[in-house]
Amino acid sequence: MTVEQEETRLRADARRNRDQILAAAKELFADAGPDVPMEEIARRAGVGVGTLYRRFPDRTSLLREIARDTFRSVLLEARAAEEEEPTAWDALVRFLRLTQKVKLSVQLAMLSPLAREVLQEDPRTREFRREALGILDRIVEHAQEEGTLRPDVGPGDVTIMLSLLLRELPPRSAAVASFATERCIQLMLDGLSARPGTPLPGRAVTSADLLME
Amino acid sequence: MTVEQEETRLRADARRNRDQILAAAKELFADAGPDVPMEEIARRAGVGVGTLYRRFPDRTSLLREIARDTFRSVLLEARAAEEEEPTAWDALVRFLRLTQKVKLSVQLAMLSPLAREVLQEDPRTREFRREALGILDRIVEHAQEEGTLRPDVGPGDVTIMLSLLLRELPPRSAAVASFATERCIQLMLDGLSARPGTPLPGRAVTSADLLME
Amino acid sequence: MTVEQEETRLRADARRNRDQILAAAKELFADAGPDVPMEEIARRAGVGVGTLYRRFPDRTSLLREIARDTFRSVLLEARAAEEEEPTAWDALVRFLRLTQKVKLSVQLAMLSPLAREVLQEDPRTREFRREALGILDRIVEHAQEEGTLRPDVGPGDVTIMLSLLLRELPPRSAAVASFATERCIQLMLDGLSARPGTPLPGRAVTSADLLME
Amino acid sequence: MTVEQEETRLRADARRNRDQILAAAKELFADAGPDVPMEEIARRAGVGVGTLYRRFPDRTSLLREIARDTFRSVLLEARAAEEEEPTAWDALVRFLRLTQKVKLSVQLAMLSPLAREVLQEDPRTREFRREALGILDRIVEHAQEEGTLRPDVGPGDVTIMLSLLLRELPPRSAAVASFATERCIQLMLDGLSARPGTPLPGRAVTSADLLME
DNA sequence: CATGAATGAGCCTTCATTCAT
DNA sequence: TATGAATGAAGGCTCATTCAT
Repeated sequence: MTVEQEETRLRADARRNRDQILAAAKELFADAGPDVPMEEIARRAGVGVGTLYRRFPDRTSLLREIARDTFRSVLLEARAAEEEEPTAWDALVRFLRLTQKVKLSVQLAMLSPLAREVLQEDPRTREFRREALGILDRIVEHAQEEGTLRPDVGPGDVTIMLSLLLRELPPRSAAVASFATERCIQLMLDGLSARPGTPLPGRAVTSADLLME
Repeated sequence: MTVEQEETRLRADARRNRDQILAAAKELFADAGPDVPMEEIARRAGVGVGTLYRRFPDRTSLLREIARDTFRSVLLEARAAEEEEPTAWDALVRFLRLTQKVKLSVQLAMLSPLAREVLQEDPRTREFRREALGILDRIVEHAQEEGTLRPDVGPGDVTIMLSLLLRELPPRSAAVASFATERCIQLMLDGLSARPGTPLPGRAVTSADLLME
Repeated sequence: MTVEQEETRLRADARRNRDQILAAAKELFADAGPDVPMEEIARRAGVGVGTLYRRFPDRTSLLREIARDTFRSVLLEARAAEEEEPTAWDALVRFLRLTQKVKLSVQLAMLSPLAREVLQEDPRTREFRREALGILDRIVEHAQEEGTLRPDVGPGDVTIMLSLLLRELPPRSAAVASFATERCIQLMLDGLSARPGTPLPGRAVTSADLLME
Repeated sequence: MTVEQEETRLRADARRNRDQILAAAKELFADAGPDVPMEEIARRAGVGVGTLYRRFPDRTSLLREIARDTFRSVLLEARAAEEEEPTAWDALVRFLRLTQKVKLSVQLAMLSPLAREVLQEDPRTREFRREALGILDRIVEHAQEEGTLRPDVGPGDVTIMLSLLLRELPPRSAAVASFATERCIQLMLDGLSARPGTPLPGRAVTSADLLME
């Protein structure tokens, strides 16, 4: 089963309910934290609690599915970035920008100890992340060959900066937030670009460093 | 009452209880999230729940006190950075590095919606933050006058990068963590430094943009 | 409609469903108590819950049908015992032994308050029981005329001992169980037999004493 | 710690609550089965659910404690019977009568699969039962030496009859129940007494046969 | 008709908070 | 004043029953 074709067989209405539940959960987890009453999620999804529990036997499995969704879409985008962008640097830029799309659900994922555990334990999520890191490895290598990415960083360094962008930024006003994030990304890219800069301490962080977890 | 001399008058043993409770709460909030049972906090602190409640009438007041502690120390450090560092750039670097000291408790503070609200509502916390932002304003201005900080960023931009550093980085081995953060900070500083870089979109983010909240 | 010809008209497959459901319910009630989820019963019977509910509108009607089944077969056996056995004592012995055949389903019947109520309320079950008691009345009377049953017991006394045998004996190895029950029955029969024994307190218990309920 | 002095240290009011809860649970388990809502038990005991749960962390522990209570009192009575009665036969009679005192709570114990499991698993309950069986072993041996108990029964046979008496008898009317049980016991005793009787099938059931479980 | 999805009432359990000791 | 027992509201979860497919 490939990434693209999961969870296909469900009666049409059941499928719809499932999607509504996931959407509701994402919103509410983001708004109200990982402890939102299941009942509230159900209500927002327009279904009864029973239905929610039929589809997701407990809070954990809901978190897990959201994590999968998120990492799945990251992976898909990563693949696209690698294939479609003309230069490795462009792919890297797209990779960093991608964070804004998935910000919401990953933010949640880091929140509660429960969620963190789910993230660590779920094999499919690990697999998605592993593959995405593999793609990043190649992009970083190519960008350094191109001479666009500073040679003293590793894919792990990039991933860390990227993961910082996954969190919600402080500015509350929507007007500010809209360009502040973009500026922040640009500042990071300037820091990463191959220009005379301050030498970095330690050694390049690799993907393996992050997977050791 | 100045920042330095709060909470002074308490009988010695009461004072000790209070400190133990705060320490226990910080640890547990960090380990187990902001929902740890009050009873567990009391147990870790070696007191009965009753005592805990005598000192902190509810969970909110516990969170509030931790938030104050955190921001108070940020402010103290910020003052020191401004006064002690030879250049504004050095002060800025110190400011960014400072994040690592307070990471833990601020991380908590962002976690739960309850905590977030406390952070917004508590006047003293707001005051600490406001004053710290004032200091940052001056540092940024001076660093730009020095020609060390790129001229197209504002204090808000710096604060945003700084706040990103406050979050926990993705979990990894302690060995890697020890230098990865430092590299990350350095990359950000390189992005912020006055060198030919990519023009930033939008306009400089100000302190006011962040205080609007 | 006589005892023998109930529930005859049903399409063959419907009939089969019905029987499978009853069989599944008996097994599960015995294994897991009277609270087994209806869904589990349906699963064991190999049908959907919907089908189960079509046949038995609620849990009560399922219990009721099992109770009827049980008492119907008790009654049939009682008639056979009275007709076929050469002496009233033999009929009595057979009556007592009969308990082992119906033990399982009656045990269930005594278990839950709900089941107990069903047992009391269902007119057909009551009718079966009443008729069985009538037969026992005659057997007891004849056995006393024969001089084989001690004269100071009544049909109610016999029924009580009989009903004790309906319960599951304390759990033990199958090997022991196989003869222990038989020994127990024999000891009871020796207690009931017309031999010099200890006078019994009170008065003989009648069938009417038991039907008062 | 001996049987007599368990569970002594509790604040006076806590102790009272505990006892009330146990009493309420016994009544309700008997009246309404082993599934009575915990809340109802709490209400009957005159405490809040929270208190109930503080004392008995789950339904299982409540069942367990009742089982212990029951078997503890059986053991105490068994000891007394052995010591105080002039003949072994008298001790045996007292043993059988004893069942009526503990009927209620043991009846419950056999009811639900959950309760049955508790009964099997709890080491203290097993210990009480084991010791009681040891006493019965001696009583049976002595009664056979006296020539009062028929020689072909074993302690296991006696235990089985005894355990039958632990269940609720069918007669609903209190008036009948009051002497019916006594008659039933007497009939059993007559079956057990050393008089010419029918030979029993199989072999004598021992205590070991029952403990094998 | 059979199926199994949806519903929601109800019970279990936890924990913030209060209060007697 | 410190303690920890008691309370009860609130959320998790299950399952009987209904109903759309």
